[in-house]
Amino acid sequence: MTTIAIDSSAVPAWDGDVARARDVQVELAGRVSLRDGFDKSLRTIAGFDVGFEEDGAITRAAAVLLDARTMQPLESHVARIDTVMPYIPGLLSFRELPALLRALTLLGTTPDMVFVDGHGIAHPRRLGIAAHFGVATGLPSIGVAKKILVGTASEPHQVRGAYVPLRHKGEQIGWLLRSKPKCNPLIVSPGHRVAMASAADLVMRYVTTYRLPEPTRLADRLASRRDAGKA
DNA sequence: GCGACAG
DNA sequence: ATCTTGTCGC
Repeated sequence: MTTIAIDSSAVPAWDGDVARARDVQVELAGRVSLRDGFDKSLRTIAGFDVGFEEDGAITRAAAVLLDARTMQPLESHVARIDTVMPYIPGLLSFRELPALLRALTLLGTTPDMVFVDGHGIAHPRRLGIAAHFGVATGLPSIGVAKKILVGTASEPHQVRGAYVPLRHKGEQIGWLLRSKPKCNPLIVSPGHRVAMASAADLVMRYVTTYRLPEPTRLADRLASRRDAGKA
């Protein structure tokens, strides 16, 4: 088990107050660092994603630790908890973060960089689940989403690795990255301790022949119950 | 007021 | 996210 200090104050219990939750997001967004604050020579990275069981009553979070050099999975874990609240656009992290943090504690090694399925700062109040995850754990994080929540962008070229900025209210909040030709682009945004200029490159480093980068792709497979097994 | 809306 | 087989296109 890792001994990562999770900031409980950054993960308030859901009390049904939407307006209040949004205020909390604005405050937590103020703690996000958009400068590279990680070891240049990454040793281990991790992917996180969430799925549901029992008609949504159970939230299932998957955490996969990989060797940053070989991209080979070193550990895979699944955490199940009772679902805490329904899905509300813009408040995704309040619903899924508790399970993700539980999965994080199952890792035997603290990852140097975390990739979360969802947005980083590409969010109405700049606190998508990846950013929230970073602030709550202090770990460098990046958001890898499949669809835009807010903002507009042009179409990135069809070549693998092409990317264009995603903007919202006059500022850049992320990138549209063509990880694979003829596939819809990924929406990549910094979570915490990662610079905008580094985000797309960091994700592309772990893309092989699939649309999703290995960390998120493997976690996705574990989170959705269509998994073949372990090792 | 009318849509849009990560997973 | 989830319910679900085959099928069209590269």
